[in-house]
Amino acid sequence: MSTLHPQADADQTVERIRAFNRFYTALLGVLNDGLLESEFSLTECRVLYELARRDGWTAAELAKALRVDAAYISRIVRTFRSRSLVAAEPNARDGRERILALTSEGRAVFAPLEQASRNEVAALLEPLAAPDRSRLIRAMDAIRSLLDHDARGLVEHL
Amino acid sequence: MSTLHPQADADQTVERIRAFNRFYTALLGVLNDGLLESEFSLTECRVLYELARRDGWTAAELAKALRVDAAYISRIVRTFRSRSLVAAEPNARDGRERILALTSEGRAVFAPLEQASRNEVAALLEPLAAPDRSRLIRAMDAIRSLLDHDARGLVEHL
DNA sequence: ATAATTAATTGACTTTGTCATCTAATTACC
DNA sequence: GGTAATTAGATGACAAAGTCAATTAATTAT
Repeated sequence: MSTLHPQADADQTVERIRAFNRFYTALLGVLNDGLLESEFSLTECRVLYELARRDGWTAAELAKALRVDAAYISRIVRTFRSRSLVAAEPNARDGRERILALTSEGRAVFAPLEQASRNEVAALLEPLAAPDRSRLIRAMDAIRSLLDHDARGLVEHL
Repeated sequence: MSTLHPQADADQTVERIRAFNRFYTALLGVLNDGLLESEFSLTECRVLYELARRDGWTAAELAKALRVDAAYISRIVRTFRSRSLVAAEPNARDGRERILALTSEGRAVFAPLEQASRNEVAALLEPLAAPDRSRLIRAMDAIRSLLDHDARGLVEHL
């Protein structure tokens, strides 16, 4: 019977997704709280995180992937370089670009933040038995596969 | 066989959840982009949103529910009041509190933002046929029911 | 009554993010 | 080749967003 009112169905679907988005925004806020107690801002943590995941980023790529202003990325990279957390090598193929990489010092500084982030997620998971954990992962995979057409291009690096 | 290595399983689960969190952070960023082009900041939009959903909020409740500094909420409410978007009535039962409510002008100003937010979600959904939409909603419900024990207290107003 | 707590506000401040502009390098086009 | 447009990155100047400590007034606890 609900298919007799497709527009109403669509509206309900939209509202339920928005409710989930509010829920998940709040959850991400909780999970990020730990990071905010570190010496780095959330955006700085995200930059470190991406650099830890793979080398070879340029500032422009980071700006695009993280949806952060290029000027701001430039400043973040500068402070990281001044602290020797990040190294920047000019790209031989394109002299405008500088290839960024975490130094071993950068990795050392980032490691405990990474561990803290893992621990927060582990705590979230702690009350769930194995079958529920599987259900959770399956649900997340489902959402990702259903939505990543839209998101592709924005998050192709993930 | 994987159960022979429960710790490795748990680590994998944590990493997959973190990957989903990055994915969803990026998606929420895209969805919030429209709002950022409005005359309000994201936090202001969130305040308007909560006030539109129900009357009777106090500033302290908003601060707690949205995890925003009370001083900052106070300033936001002040600017909204100066624009007659929000009314604040002293609570008869507790003279320290002020009960907040959107004015009809506030509702009028907020309505197009709300519509823009709905449209963004609708666009996300657009490529999905009805069965996929159902799958998406079910997956979101699953996540919420699996995780909201942890989140309860933070998002009980949702 | 007095002390402790709580809601809200404000001044002062820091952090975070944005915008316009600049230089240098690259690419596109004739 | 030579010129024009484009792109990466950097920087000054600035605006927006958020934080902290202190204050006032009302309430609750003892």
